[in-house]
Formats: sequence, structure tokens, C-alpha cells
Amino acid sequence: MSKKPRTAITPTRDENFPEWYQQVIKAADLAENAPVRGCMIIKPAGYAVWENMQRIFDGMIKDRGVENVYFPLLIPLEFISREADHVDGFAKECAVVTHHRLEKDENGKLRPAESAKLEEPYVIRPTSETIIGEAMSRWIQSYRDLPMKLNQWCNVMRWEMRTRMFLRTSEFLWQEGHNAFETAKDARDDALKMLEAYRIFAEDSLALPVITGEKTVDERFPGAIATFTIEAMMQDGKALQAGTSHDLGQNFAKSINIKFQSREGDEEFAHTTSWGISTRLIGGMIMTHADDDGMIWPPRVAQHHVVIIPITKDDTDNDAIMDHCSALSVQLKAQGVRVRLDDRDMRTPDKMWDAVKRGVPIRVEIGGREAEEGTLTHVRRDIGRDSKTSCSIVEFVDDAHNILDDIQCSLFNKARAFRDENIVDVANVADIEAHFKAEKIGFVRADVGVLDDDAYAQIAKTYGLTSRCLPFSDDGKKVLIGKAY
RNA sequence: CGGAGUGUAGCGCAGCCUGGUAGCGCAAUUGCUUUGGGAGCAAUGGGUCGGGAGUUCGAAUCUCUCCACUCCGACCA
Repeated sequence: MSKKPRTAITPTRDENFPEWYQQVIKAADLAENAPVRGCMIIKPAGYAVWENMQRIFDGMIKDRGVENVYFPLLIPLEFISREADHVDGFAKECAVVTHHRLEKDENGKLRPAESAKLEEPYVIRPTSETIIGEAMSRWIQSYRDLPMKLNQWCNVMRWEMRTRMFLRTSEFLWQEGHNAFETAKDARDDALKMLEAYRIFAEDSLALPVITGEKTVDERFPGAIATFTIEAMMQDGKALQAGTSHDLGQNFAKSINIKFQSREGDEEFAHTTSWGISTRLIGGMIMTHADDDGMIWPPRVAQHHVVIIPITKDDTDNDAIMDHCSALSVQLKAQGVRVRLDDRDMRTPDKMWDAVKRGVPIRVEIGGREAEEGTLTHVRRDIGRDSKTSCSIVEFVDDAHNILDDIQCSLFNKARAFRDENIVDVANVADIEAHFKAEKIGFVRADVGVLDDDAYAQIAKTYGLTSRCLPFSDDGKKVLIGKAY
């Protein structure tokens, strides 16, 4: 009876954005809740995207002179407590390891053995500044040892009160970079350089338009003297902090004792930075690009660029079609196109909707007649039916990369246009209140002075507003304000 | 930690108020039909109703008590 076209995802974005988000993850088969509180199981379709992200960004950081390392999951409790602000920031959300053996209780159930209680507990890393800093304090003796630029790809754990898949889970995957320098200027430049790397990565690879800027003091990383951020806007107008880069000044160097002998022969503390991006970016891509039919992946990180769906019939010679599809698959792979030939024993319409929900950028369909003629039909996920095109196989193989680039580009442009439409300039606190009272979405941009206004503090609380950043483009004179994930 | 919910088949749920043979939809399996686009019909398999205790001739249902999870706040990438 409904005139509304049937969507693959229910509810739609308009009906219930948070629930829609969960359903997209399920439909695209990216992840599911784990039997561990607040944790998720990342399934093959989700992990493949993370691997692509890692591969691209790992290349970028190596180009910037950073080397990869691996430090332990467990951090001695005493390390965490060294930097005062850092403790305050993370103490509330640390998982702690206190025992090293299990034993059976009187009911035969396992419990930690009292006799195996650790003298000093370990903290499961919420971030690794302290343990990497401890190593740096031994590795750095002279200005000749600087700069030292280290990164690790790992998991961290923060015992969050409330979790949402990809956006905020107790355990998440990320990279954390930790660099040390001779001078304050070198460190500041580096923090900005790595932020710029994040901007390039987010925009070019993930098609996420971001605003670069500095966080206010309240939003700063615990222990940093400055935190820089890339902020993205989701389709519901909320902000997502997509990556941060911190200038730690000498705070950590002093508390962890990272000292070096300077060119002048003096003993000085190093200036350090740290920077991280996480699996949260996957959540950002979902909330930026997906639609009411499911996921739409930016080609550069998509698990598959192209899915080939053979249109088979029971009463015909399907081997010919399958051979033809395999041959196409080989040709495309030779061009560096990531292809999936969907030869599963399933109904064709189900395969097609599966490809739609999974967000494969290009869907290729080949039926018996097309196989004979050497043609195919292809459809762009981001446009849908209207982009249905028939062409020769040769033509498609030649053109595949162009189509993928065009999809990448239009996803970015669409997201950027949406974001720009939803940032409005406001003159004062009353304007800010009027905006959010009217349930308008997006960010407002105001003079940075409003943050000191008592009236602003009131409405920020009422409407759940946070300052996102002081954009570099406004020279730190303006602040972007919005709701956030 | 505050407020509100939910735990029944792989998934989504009804049944509970008013106790009396364990149900529905989807998925799965099998068969037939259908086939350029989320198919139809038929059959089949699958559950100690979150755990424990109590009331009762009898508990998914009533009582008590644990436990887990979800949502809304506070906290955060």
C-alpha cells in the first residue's frame, strides 16, 4: 500500500539514523557484537576494508620517515601514573590485569587464583605514550638520535560507558604514532604535518571531507599542550572526530625522562608528538556514504571494486557463462581491479541485492546472450538503476579504473556539498540557540569568544553541543560547534 | 552510576495481565514449478522459554533472587 519504494535497509536514515546505522553494518556483513562487553567481531568484509586502509596509510607514514614497531599490550601500572593529566584522563576507563593463573572454585568454576595475584597489576593499553616513552628515554641520548619517529598498528582498550560498533568500542584497532624532536618548533611542525597526512588520507582514500583545526583546551588530549583534529560531518549533521594529532610539548618527556644532550652540550628534554586514527573511520564512511539500500564503499578502500554476477538459467548451458565471467575476472585483475566473481549457488536477485547492501562500487551482470556477444551490463552503486550501461567487455576493462575514480570523486563531492550546506555562520549565542532549538542539523560557526559566554555554557548543556575545533581556515578566530559522536 | 526496557528455534518476535500439549514470520533442508532481476506451492528439521529458588496437582506465564544485554543520560576516538 505504501508509495514509498522498498529499501533494503529498514528503518531509513530519516526514520531512525542510529538504528539505520546498525542495520547497514549487519546488511553489509561488516561486524557483529562480541560476547565481550562493548567489543565487536570484525567480519571479513569489514576487516578487508581496514587492511586496505592500513596498506595505504602505512605507505604514507613511511614516506614521512616513520618506522613501525610493536610494544606490549600490557603496561605497568606505574607507567600510566607518571603524567598527571594523562592519569586523570584515562584512569576511569582502564582494564586491569591482576592475576596470572586460574583455578577451580568449590563449584568447579574457574576463577583467578589468589595465589597468583600480580605484585604490580598491568593496565591494558588505552594508548601507549607511557610505555613507548619509557623506551625512548633509553634510546634517545643525543641530538643525533633525533628525530625519532615510531608508529605501531595495534589494538587498544578503553572501558567506555556506552559503545557503538566501529564508532566507540571498548577495544579498537588503530595506529598510534609517537615522534620525538629536539625543538618545540620541530614537534609542532610534525603534529601539523601528521594532521595533514590524515586530511589527505581521509579525503583522497576514504572520500571523507574533513575540517582541520585545533581543539579547545577542554577537548585536548590528556597531557598535550595542543591537540589538532580532522572533523567530519555525518549525514545526520553530527560531527565525527576522525583523527587527532597531539603536540605533547615536554610534558611526557619530563615525566618519563626523555632527555638528550643538545648540540650545545646541555641536557634537554625532548619535544614529543603522538597521532592516531582508528577503525572509527569505518563508522565514519558508513555514516557519510551509505544510503537506505546499504553501504557504498569508496573504491580506494573497498574490499571489491567490481562484483560479477552471472545471470544463469537452469535449462541452459551455464558453463559458457561462467567461463566467460572467469575470463573477465582475470582480465580485470590484470588491470589491478579487485574483482569478486559471485558464483555462489544462490538466486540471482539475492546476489544482486547482496552486492547493493555490501556497497560494491560496480556491479557487472552477464547473461547468456551477452556472453556470446562479448558484452556486459554494469551498474554504479552510488547512482543505481539510472547508471545501467551496456558495453563490450573490452571497453569495460579499459574503462573500469575511470569509472572507479569517478565514483570516488562523486562520493567525496557529494559529502562535501552536504557538509558545506550544513555549516552556518552565527553572530551570537542567541543565534546558536535558535539554530538548535529549530532542530536544524549541522555545525554553526561563531567567533571563538562565545565559548567564554556563560549563556553559551547553558545552551551547550541543553542541546548537547560541543566545540568541534577552531578551523585553521579561520585562523583560530572562529569555532565550529555541533553535536558529536 | 542514575532512568527505562529486553532475555522464548539461526535471526526477528507473539504468547505472560487471566497458570493447563511450545507458537508465528524470516532463514535452513527436500521436492516440484518459475527464471534478465529481492519468486510460488508443498513438506521437513530445529527450543531443558537467561540461571537459581519458591507457590501450585501443574509455571514461558505468578513471587523472590541473581546474571546478561539493549536504549536514554553522565564519560569518551
